Amino acid sequence: METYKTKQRQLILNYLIQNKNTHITADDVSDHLRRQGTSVGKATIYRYLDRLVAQNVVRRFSLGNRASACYQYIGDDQDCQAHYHLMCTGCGKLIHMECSDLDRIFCHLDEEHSFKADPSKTIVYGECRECSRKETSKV
Amino acid sequence: METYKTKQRQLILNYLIQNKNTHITADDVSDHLRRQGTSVGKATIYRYLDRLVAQNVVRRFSLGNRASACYQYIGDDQDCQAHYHLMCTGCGKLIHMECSDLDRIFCHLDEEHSFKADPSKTIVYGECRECSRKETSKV
DNA sequence: TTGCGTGCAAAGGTTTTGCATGGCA
DNA sequence: TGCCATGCAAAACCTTTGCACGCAA
Repeated sequence: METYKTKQRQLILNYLIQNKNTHITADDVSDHLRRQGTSVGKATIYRYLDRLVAQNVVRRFSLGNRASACYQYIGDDQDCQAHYHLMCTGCGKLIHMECSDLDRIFCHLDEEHSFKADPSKTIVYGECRECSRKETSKV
Repeated sequence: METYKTKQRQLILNYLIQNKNTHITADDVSDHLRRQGTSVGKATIYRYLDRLVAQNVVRRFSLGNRASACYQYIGDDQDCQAHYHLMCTGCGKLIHMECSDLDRIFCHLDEEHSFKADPSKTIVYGECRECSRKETSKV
């Protein structure tokens, strides 16, 4: 099975790389390309995203809620494996965080509890600063 | 808003309790009840599961893959609020764990990152000892 | 009797698939 | 030229919703 280089794939990959700091959905890609005047069929987007996930170039994850799947470019950069996600149950904001203390905890789980935690699949739920402030003043 | 006790809800809850060691999908519930000759409408199953999740009796989560949402009974067991949950993506086992190091991490998130993490809503995904052993020997 | 719960069918949204056509190598 | 990739539309899925009827309290 070979792989061809096409205009559509270039466009999709570019957008993923531009947004390597966030998650985007298949729809985001579709919308962006349409607005840019370079529409690509949804089926193509899904098919290519699948392929990129299989190649470990892109990460796929579904957030806890009912929304659609998100994708994020990680490239071959192994460091990118190491960031964590906090989701605010108040406002729904997703916070991306790098934190060596969390790194340490995940190692701890492995060493002391024999559990290989996978940060890319884990989301810590809670309340962000703004929401817990609101909450407090309300009560 | 009151809550009625109905035959359907009994059946659903029973099945959840029987399977408290794994996660099951809405479809699993539906299939089981149909095979048992006590079919319950899918809409009812979804509606009741939602309610149980809101009541913190059942936990809902979507695994990284494309499958449908999973549910697992956790009961009114208040202890469950105070400990952490690890879910094995290999075998689906839910591991309940107490760990002061994790306590510390959650405090750290609060103090250093102003994020009030909620252990009762958070599930750490990864691979348990048995599954990662299998994984290693396979490769 | 009151109003919540149920079932059915339809709607909603995301993702996949079949098939003819287009385009890279 | 030989395949792989694309686009469209339809299908497949999972989940939610509207509505009339049933049933617990």
